[in-house]
Amino acid sequence: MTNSDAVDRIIHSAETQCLKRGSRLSKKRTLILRCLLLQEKPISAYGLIDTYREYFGGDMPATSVYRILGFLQENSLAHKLQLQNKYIACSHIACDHDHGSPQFLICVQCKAVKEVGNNVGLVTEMNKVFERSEFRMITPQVEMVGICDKCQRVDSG
Amino acid sequence: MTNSDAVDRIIHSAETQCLKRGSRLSKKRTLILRCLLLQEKPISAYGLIDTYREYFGGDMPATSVYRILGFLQENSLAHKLQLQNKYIACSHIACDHDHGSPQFLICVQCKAVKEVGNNVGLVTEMNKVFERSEFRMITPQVEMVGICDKCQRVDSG
DNA sequence: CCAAATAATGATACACTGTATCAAAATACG
DNA sequence: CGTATTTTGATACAGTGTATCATTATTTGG
Repeated sequence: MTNSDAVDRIIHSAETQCLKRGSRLSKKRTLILRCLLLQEKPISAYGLIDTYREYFGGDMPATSVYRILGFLQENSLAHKLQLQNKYIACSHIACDHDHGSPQFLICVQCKAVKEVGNNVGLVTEMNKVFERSEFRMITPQVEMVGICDKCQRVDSG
Repeated sequence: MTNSDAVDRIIHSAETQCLKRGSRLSKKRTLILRCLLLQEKPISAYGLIDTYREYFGGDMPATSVYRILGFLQENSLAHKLQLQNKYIACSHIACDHDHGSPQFLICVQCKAVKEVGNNVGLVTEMNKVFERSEFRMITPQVEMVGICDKCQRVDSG
């Protein structure tokens, strides 16, 4: 969840990036991105339809949502979490540095997701595993399941 | 793909393991496991229905397939590849040693999958990533996308 | 500015993945 | 053997995603 001012700033940054890339962040794409940014947790495509209706009124067809999610992913503005079939806004839109391939930690209990930067040590070890198996790594993108700080406390308390 | 004799041996080993665990590898469960073992690549649940019909004749309902897949996973005889919604037989059924959590390499092109053992260095680095983010690792199970040896050659040649 | 071309969105239909529920059959067990 | 438990089947349905074609916006060249 990002507060409204911050969302505006991120949207603006996203527009700039799209301009630079020669792609267009249309009105509808902006609204879906806004829906994503306002979530605390990953959300499904159909969840986005509901959220869109709540925030902005009107129905967005599923096909449009999927297309827009595709666009956002191509432009590194959103990611799909394959382990959950859900989507989140990229947490680095407003960062000016290039942040490489996304790596995610997923809480098995509350489903919270944390996008972490490229961890050099991890990437190195992933590379080794690939090489030992005669595979070649093409992206260090990875999703790892664990349990978050908050849920750990609740469980043990 | 495993040849028929080897499959028989693996099935026997699976029966032994189930016995040890107090679970039952019923006839139908055996047949689905056999279908999995005869595949070269991961297969979808509905793909298994077709395969089952080809090999053994008769229709197995989807509900049964999913239930049996659940059983096989609980008993570490099969794994679900979350990135593809497909299933494979565990490649270590006939090994007597405990092989820990599965780690998979997936070829982005031909979709071949290699199950690799627990790589100590990788697990260590995963642990570090979790700790830095105040998550706790609960399983080093992970799926990593790359490109296999064969597809590399084809691409470059 | 207008018209044609391009891009984006909508509508409809459908395929694939998976689950819930209850009924029937098979197996275990006293 | 008969009852209890486990396993499987049948039916219905929810969730995820794509294909196709129509419609609406937007850009671009004259």
